[in-house]
Amino acid sequence: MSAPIDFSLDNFLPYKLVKTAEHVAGGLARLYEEEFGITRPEWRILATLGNRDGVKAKELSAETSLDKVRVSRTLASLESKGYVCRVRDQNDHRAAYLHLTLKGKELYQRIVPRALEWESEMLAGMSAAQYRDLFKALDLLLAKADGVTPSPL
Amino acid sequence: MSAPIDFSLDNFLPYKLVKTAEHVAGGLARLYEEEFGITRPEWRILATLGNRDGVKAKELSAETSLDKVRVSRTLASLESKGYVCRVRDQNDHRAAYLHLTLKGKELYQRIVPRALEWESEMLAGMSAAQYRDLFKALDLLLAKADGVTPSPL
DNA sequence: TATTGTTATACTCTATAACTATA
DNA sequence: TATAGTTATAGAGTATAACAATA
Repeated sequence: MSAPIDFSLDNFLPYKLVKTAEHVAGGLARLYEEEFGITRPEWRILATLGNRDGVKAKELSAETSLDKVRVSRTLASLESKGYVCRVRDQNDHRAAYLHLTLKGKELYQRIVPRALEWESEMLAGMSAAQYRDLFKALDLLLAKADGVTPSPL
Repeated sequence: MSAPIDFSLDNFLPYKLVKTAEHVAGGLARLYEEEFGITRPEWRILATLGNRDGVKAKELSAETSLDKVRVSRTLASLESKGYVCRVRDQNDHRAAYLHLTLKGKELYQRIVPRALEWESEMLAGMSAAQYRDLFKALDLLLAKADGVTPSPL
C-alpha cells in the first residue's frame, strides 16, 4: 500500500496565483467598469495607448496579451465610444496607427491616478523590498511558464 | 498643463498577476486536460476530495472558489465519468457527502505526483526563502483584495 | 504566398434568477 | 422562511477558422 499523499490545493502555486489574481484584478475591474464605464480589454488598450500613442494593432496585441481578434473588436468599441481614432499607414494600407482622441486622453488622465491609488492601497502592508521581490518572483514564473530559462538572478 | 503620467501596464500589479497566473495555470491545465482528460474545475474538485474525502457540495464550493452552480455541474460530469459518488446525508436529505470512487482515487494518485513534479520544475530557479515570501505576499494581497486587514507579519 | 486586420462560429465561463426538495 | 442543490438563460470571454485587402 502506498503512503498517503500530502497535497492541498490551497498551497499549490497555480491555484494560489489564479485565486489571488482573480480577486485582486476583479476588484480593480469593478472600479473602472462602474466608475468609468469601460471593460477590462478596453482598459488594457487605453492604458497602452496612453503610454505609447500611435502603435499599430499588432503591437497592441503583444503589449496587452489580447489576441488580434479581441484587439480588433475592442478597438471598434473604443472607437465607437470616441476614445480612439485610426490613421491608415500610407506605406502599408492594411495597417493603421492607433491614437487616443482628446476624450480618450482625458479619460486616461482620470483613470490612471485612481488605478495607482488603488494599487498603493492594495500594497499598503507590503515593504518596498517585499514588493520588489514579488515582481521578481512573478517575472521568474512568467519566464519559466513561457519556456524561457532566464539568466540567474 | 499637467505633467505627463508615467504609467506602464507591464509594471502594474493586477496585470502582472493576471498575466502570470494565466501563463502558469494555463500550462498545467494543458497537462491534465491532455494527459488525464479532465477540465480545470474537475481537477479542483478531484484535488479537494483526494485530500478531504466526504465533504459536502457547499464545502467544496468554498474550498475550490467555484460557485455552487459550477460545483453542481462539475460533480455531475465527474460522476458520469465514474470518478465521484454521492451518499445522501440521512439527517438532511437535501445534502450529500461526496466521495472519490476507486477509479477517482486512482486518478488522483496518478495526477498529484505529475502536478507536484510540474510545480517543482516551475519553481526550479527559486530559493526556499523566495518561495515562502512569494506565498506570503500572495496571501497578503488576497486578504487585502477581500477587504480583510490581516494582523501585521 | 505571407501578413494585417475583420468577420463568423462554436465553445467555455460567469452571473443571476427561478426552481425542487427538504429543513 | 431559510437552505442545499439543480436547472435555465443570457452575457462575456476564448479559440479557431475563413475571409478581404494589401504586400
